[in-house]
Amino acid sequence: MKLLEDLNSQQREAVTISPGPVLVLAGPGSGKTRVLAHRIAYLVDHFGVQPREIMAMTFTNRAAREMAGRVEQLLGKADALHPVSKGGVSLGTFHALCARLLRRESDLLPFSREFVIFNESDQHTLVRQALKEINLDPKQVQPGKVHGIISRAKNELIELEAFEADTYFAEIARRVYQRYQQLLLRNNALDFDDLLLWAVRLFQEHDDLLAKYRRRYPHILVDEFQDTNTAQYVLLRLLAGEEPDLFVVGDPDQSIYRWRGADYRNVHRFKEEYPQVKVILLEQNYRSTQTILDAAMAIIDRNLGRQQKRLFTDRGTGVRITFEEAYNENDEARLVIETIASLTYSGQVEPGGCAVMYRTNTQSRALEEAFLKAGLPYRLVGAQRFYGRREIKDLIAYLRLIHNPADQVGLLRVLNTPPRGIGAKTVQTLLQTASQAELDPAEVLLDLAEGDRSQFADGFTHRAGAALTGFGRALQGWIKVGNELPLISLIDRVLEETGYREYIDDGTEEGQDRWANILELRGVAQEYQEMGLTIFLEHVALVSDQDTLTDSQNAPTLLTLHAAKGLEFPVVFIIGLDDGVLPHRRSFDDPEAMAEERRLFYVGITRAQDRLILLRAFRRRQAGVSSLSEPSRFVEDLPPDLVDGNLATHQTWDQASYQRQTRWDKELTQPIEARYQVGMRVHHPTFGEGIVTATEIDLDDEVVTVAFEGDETRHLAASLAGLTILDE
DNA sequence: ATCACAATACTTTTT
DNA sequence: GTATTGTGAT
Repeated sequence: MKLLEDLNSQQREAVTISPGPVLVLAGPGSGKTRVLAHRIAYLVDHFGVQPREIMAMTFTNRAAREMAGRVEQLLGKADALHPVSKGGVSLGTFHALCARLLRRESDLLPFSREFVIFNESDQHTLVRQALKEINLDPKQVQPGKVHGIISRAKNELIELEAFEADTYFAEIARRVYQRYQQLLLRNNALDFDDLLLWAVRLFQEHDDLLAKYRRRYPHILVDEFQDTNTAQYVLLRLLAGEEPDLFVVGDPDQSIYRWRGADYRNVHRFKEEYPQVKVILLEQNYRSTQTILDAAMAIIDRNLGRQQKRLFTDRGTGVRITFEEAYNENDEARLVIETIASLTYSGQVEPGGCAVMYRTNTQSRALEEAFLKAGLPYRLVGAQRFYGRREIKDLIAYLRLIHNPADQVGLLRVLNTPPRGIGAKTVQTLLQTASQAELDPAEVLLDLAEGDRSQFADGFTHRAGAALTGFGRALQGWIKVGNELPLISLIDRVLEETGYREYIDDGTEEGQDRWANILELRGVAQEYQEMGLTIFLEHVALVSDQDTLTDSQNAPTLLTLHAAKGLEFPVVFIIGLDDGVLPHRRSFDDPEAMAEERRLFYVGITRAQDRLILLRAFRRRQAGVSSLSEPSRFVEDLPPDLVDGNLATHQTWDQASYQRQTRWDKELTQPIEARYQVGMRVHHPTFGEGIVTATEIDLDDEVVTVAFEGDETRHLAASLAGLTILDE
């Protein structure tokens, strides 16, 4: 059968096993995603299962997309992220699937179908508000910490009544928990944990509904099972019932989300609760050289209480791993770029085959700067920072408010953004008026928009009333057209009527960047035209790992070690191998956390197919202060015979191209002459044609600013960018 | 009362 | 590099 070609015997066994509880323990690079996709196809093809009877859960949208693509290829149809429609396979993240479920069944729940999903900063705002309401200073009690405790409780399905407060801080958390949940409901909002929690509750409290879904989805598959938390596990158990076809795939050594409530002991629990489970091991690695696998095993073997695995490959020994120490994080970034350049010039790898991994997001800064300075493109995974930008949050807050006027957090964000004469005092009065009338603040605004007929007009000073009424009218208008107007038109109308561009784009470079971000979000919205506001907002809330934002095709990828799970690259850099960074200092005093840091390093190592380059910096700037650091304690666990202490690639570099292509190793030289002029047409190998809009001599190089076709403006170092002058 | 700017403190990992 | 808070000018 065609489906089974190219599978080894272990993989084939997993794919063809008869339905029932199955646990696939898969090592890194063993083709588990493939096995999952083939299993889905085999269920349909061989066991006669309808695709619509299959539900497959992943942890990231990326994994869902990838699996959808594979299944589609094998089967000709897969309806990713659309759990209950069109007859395809229901495929998506736990959170996305739950969000859809809750919207469908909202009649049974204490919030409406239009609920919004609060992101981290909204959650913090709410905790802050709750703290204030119980007369605690958000400055003395960190909102993030309190929310962490609440979040953990929710992931453990510990509801308020069962929340035990055995310390002072826990008692604070308990009180905040109570207020926080009330506030969420009042905002008609859910946080990430709620999506799972309410789904579990829904099934626990409505047997008929559970029975319906069990009938509807007799076949369930789960990827990255080691990263399920209690809520997810219970949800799976509920859906699966006592004699399920439940096919789970995981690797306890790659469990890296303990801090988020993930519990790899769910693997053991699964075995105990389903004694008839069939366990299949996938041991052969198809990804990495033996050198890389040996290094990975040396690292992970130090963790206690795990089942030892032998990772093997027939890919051969491969080249040695390199480890080098840079002076500081800028020097580290420089080394990354130089190494990528040299490997690329010598034809060993495409730029797009390289990935740079780090422990914390802040480490991407130095890298980005270096890439920008060198005029080289890169792909940054983790749109988090994009969606964290002020202007993006503003626009999303507007849309959320239109979709769900109960969203107070969104309202308070945009009420006076751009400034429209609604200050702190007026906001205060508005909130008071609303709470006295037992209405949402937005309802008061909408009432004010009615003009003379408004019952609230007298409550405000003339000026404040006018400002609020003005905003109320605008909001009223948007809500009215919100469902009819295409998404883009709605966005344009909001931007237009608020004068947002004038507010944000003050002509400075920063202002232009911010406006460009707005346009980028507008571009994302364009893809959601038909699906509408609800789906768009859900996407924005649940998709933070999407990498479509920087679309340079053949460029190195920058990502955290966490984001790297499930990916592979010919060349992998792991930077910041300093004690305190990896392992992170916050994990030092907790052995379980240290074990997880080690697994994180293991995950990073096993992403590499051919070449692994480890870097660290002697001096590192953190939180604004520069301090010295020691090499990571993990480094000494690497077998010395697999590692070159000095980056061996240095010696194979072609000196001529190296010097032409890099500038950092040279001393300051005398100023050079400008070769470019404003107005010139130029061509860039990656960005295409453009016009020079500015040029400046910086040290020994010329920095050219070019506006490329397609509205992209770049600062490029002339000596590196490879620009050709087309005409002057 | 509102707004612009400065000063301040914090920054692990993510759905 | 951001969110919150404080200050003085309007």
